[in-house]
Amino acid sequence: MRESQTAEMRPYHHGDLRRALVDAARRILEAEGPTALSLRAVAREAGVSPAAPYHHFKDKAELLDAVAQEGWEMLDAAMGKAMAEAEAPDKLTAIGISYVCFAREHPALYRVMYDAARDKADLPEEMHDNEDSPYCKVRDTMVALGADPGDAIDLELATSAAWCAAHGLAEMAGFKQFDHLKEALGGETPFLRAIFRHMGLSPLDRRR
Amino acid sequence: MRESQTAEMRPYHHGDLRRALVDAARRILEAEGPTALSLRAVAREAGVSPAAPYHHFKDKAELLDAVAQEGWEMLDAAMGKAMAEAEAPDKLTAIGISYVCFAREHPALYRVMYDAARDKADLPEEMHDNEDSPYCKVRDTMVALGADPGDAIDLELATSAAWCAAHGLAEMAGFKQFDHLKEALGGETPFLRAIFRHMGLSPLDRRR
DNA sequence: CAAGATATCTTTACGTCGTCCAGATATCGA
DNA sequence: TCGATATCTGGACGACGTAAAGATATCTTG
Repeated sequence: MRESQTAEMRPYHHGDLRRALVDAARRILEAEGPTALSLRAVAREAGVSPAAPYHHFKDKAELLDAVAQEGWEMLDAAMGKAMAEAEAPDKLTAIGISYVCFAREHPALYRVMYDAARDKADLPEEMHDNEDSPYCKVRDTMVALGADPGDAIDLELATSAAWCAAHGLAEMAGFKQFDHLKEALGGETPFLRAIFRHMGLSPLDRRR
Repeated sequence: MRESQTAEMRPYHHGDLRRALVDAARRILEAEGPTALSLRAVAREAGVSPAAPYHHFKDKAELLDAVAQEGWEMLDAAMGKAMAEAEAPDKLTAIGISYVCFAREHPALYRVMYDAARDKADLPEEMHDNEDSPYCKVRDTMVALGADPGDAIDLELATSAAWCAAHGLAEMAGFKQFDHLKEALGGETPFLRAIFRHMGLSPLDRRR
């Protein structure tokens, strides 16, 4: 429970500047958006000189990577909570909604996460490749709900399709063009649920 | 048929600098990516001073808006071509594939397009609101393929879902994580087709 | 056609940014 | 204890977005 850092009373070397920098970056991101997130602003917010971050991160991109990683962990937690709480018939939709809601509640952070991933054309393995990653958990949920685990390719396609659908929805749900649909359906969550119903989220819902 | 601009022989006022700036921006975008796209670099490429663009655009964002708008027009054309050529059973999938292929062939431009749109939370109306916009044409195609035009909300949901699906796929198809699926399915286009099959692109494919 | 009004472009300048380097200072290992 | 090492500061460099003032070409109007 470290208390806030007003650059007052810096005892020795600051303790854990790396931690403080990531926190500062997150604070700036939520308060002022991605355009205000400069390395110098982060250093300023943490109460150190503009060059100090370079002893903890190779460059700005590496700092953003650290911020993004915390974002992925938060997203993992949000999806895990939804997986634990949701019940069978709408389980996959509930997971998808938890995904989109996270992105909508932390738009700047979500943007940093995907910008970093896209630059490397690589999703973090704790999200996609690890055995307990959200990707694998969604895939296993699909099997638990009746998807055929024999056709491995098809199962991966279904999981990937669900992920792409959630991402696309997360990025587009904020556009004005959907306002009247949200209103007609009685709020953002019903809107998301209705859209997901058109996206074949569950293989159980699929034709053929 | 204006020949290339090597800053040589500038007759009077340059003729049409606005046009030249947008072209220069597009050239930089395709050759060096979005990070290299600075206002100064655009001016340099067009052979004018760093301040010259300010007589044609309020600021950098407005230049990017102009670039983005040309991108939307190109996307419109690509989708229109697919709509004209594709035949009934896979028509919607073919349109979706044309969308994703455009994004994959012009990744930097596609990024500029959506960055600009997201900043305003507004899709360009020539894409979504106009009567002959791709959105409306996709919607009408759905009706032509058998969707119920009576349930207006549901029809809009289906169209929006298709759009979100295409966008999500466009943004994610480049990730390494999908390489083995593309390989297993014999290329990028079969991969896209297979994924779309899981995304309920057409209301005709839908359950219930 | 002359001459002022206007549009276009250049020059210069300011503040901010990412990053590097040389020094200062604090911690740690022998 | 003292040298090695890690951490932080200060100052500097070039690139950026943008504004202001001056130059130059076109347009308008008499």
